Amino acid sequence: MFRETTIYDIAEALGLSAATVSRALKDHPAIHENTKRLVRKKAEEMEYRFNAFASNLRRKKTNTLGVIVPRLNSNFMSGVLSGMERVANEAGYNLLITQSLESMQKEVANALTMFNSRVDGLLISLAYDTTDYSHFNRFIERKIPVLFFDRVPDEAFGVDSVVIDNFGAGREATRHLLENGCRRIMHVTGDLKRNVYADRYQGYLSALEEGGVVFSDDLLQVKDLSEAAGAELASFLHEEKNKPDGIFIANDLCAVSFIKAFKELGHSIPDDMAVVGFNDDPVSQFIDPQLTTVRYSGVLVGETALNALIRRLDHMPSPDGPEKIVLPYRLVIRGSSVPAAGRPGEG
Amino acid sequence: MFRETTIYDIAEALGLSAATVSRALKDHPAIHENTKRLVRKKAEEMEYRFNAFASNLRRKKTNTLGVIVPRLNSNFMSGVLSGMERVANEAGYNLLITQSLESMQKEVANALTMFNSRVDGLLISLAYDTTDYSHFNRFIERKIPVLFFDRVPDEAFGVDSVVIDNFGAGREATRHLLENGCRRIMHVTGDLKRNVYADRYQGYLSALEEGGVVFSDDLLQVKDLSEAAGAELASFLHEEKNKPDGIFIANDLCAVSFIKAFKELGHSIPDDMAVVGFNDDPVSQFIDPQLTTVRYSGVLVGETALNALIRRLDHMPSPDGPEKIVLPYRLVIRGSSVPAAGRPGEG
DNA sequence: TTTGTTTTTGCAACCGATTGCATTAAAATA
DNA sequence: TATTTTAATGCAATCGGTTGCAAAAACAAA
Repeated sequence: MFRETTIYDIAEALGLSAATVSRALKDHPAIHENTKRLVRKKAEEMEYRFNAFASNLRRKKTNTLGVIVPRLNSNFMSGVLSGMERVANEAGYNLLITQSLESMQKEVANALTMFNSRVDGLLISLAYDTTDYSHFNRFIERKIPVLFFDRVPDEAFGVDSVVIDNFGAGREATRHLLENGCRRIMHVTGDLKRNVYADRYQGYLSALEEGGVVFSDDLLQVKDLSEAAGAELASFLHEEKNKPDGIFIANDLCAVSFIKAFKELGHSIPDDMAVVGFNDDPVSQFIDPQLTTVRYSGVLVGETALNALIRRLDHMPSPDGPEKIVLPYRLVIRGSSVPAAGRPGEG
Repeated sequence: MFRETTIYDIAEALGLSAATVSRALKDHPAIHENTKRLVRKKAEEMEYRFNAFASNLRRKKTNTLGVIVPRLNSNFMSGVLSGMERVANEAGYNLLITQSLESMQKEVANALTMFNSRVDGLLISLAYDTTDYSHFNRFIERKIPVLFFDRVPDEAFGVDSVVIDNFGAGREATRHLLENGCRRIMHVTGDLKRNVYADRYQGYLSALEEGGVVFSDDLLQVKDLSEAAGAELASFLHEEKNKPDGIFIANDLCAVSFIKAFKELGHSIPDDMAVVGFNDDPVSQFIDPQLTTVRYSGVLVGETALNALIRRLDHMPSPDGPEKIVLPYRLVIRGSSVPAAGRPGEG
């Protein structure tokens, strides 16, 4: 029967002890260079394969990081994971990835799995309906670093986080509509319990205020931001007498779906209504007119989050309180908000 | 200092042996029901947490499956992973996910990582330029099940695989163009070394032949199927005298990019040229006209692949040769291939 | 009560790398 | 040459479940 080579086999073959072999393979300073060379050569020769379990068991470290995301299948999230995977791979960490499918219940279960898998650290973007964060307490109690990204808990929860400047982005998107002559600007967004939506909304309000435009409740529409929601919105606004002249939708898919449906109902974009989305999904470039939207890099979010977590692993607990990293965004102006004439070229 | 509860602690607390506790927790039939109940209760009480490493070390199993994909950030692939994750999670497996970034070199490195992580099984979709499969040999030698999905090696390599019926899909797409009056049909595809492209191409040829249309080399365009490639194709065909009247592009992104650019050059779709894509990415519904394309479910591919791998884990080596599972596709007919008048509603 | 069965439980040896401490070998100093 | 210092290596316990086999306990049959 086939048997894997162990450090004992190498030790025996070289007339050394397992301890020396172990140290040699880990480049321990107390081992002579010649010995290291010998050990490495023999290890190769004998097709030695490191046994992570034995090591994990002994060291009580797993070299594995857990990731919980709401869904794997979104453009943004696949970018995030791509970025995380690259950094993790380079740093010698493995990634254990699960999805909560936007359900807090599943998120709790996933957190437990991660806990039992003894991940060295945890990265989370919260599910749509997560209101309580106690399922992360056991990590915090055990001093396992936890970092939230994109969809993060209230500031009060006091954890490390990586987000984009949703407030700034919401404000700039709204300012842009104001600058292009819109006076009655609707905002369509998701559950305001989630920071990403709350912050964009606050940015929107801030821009309205600085533009001297009065906000009224009927300008805020809280939806699920699905494709269907965009279509519904179109028929709703089609019936509406007092239509907005601009609309800021917190998600591209919903925005393009709205544009498509609203056009089909005989309206013109951007002349009848200017539209700004959020995400810069590929689809935003193929709708006609192309969608003005907020671009932010999923890959960058992923890379940044993972790097931040690795730094924290080395400095636990945090010497100076939770770290909050805010990443930049960029408003990409396209035809859905500006008539062809007055539009700058896309950069 | 904090110390985790072990089965020894539970054993001591109950005046039992660790062996009994271990068996009780795993619901071993030789253990009395009452004892099991007691053990479970005490385990809960003492906040016992199973140590997978100790278990893995002893059992030489990891309960982890490796996944290597070309890129994480594509619509199809995120669906695949989503499906895999769900099934794996339910079956008690963890997923170790890496991306080759379309490079064989990285794919080899990833395979080695998986090997050293001692995954119980491996799922791969090949990188664009993988020509040699020897990096999977060490798995096969060690009887670690390997399953390919979507982008698979030549049949000759003799491994389990999960694919969609690319041949059938290519044939049906081409038939559809023929039925709608196209006589000169171009095919734009990727590297023909990859089965997905080779099979679609064969399907295309088969449909041409059965339709009595002669194929000529200039009708085949091998590209990288990027967004840029679509735009280039548009300007190329714009200049071309003897234009095709239909075009079957093996990827949606490239197809919509082509449509957009070709329209901007003053041509009309589908009247001047009918277009069929492949994938049914979200973008295909938002281009105007909407894109006729081949829909196949990434989620289903992922679920099927993972289920097949789990079955193989239980029956290794395969009792009756490699298994090849072919999943269905569906041609979704939209405006890019059929003028509005003669088009059925979308189902 | 004795013997034979069947259930339950325990013993103890794994699995393989790590690491504090002791020891030996080598080099430097007296 | 003897002694101290420094560099290399080894010893042996440890991490925590698992499992073949033996032993004990419980039960049934004679």
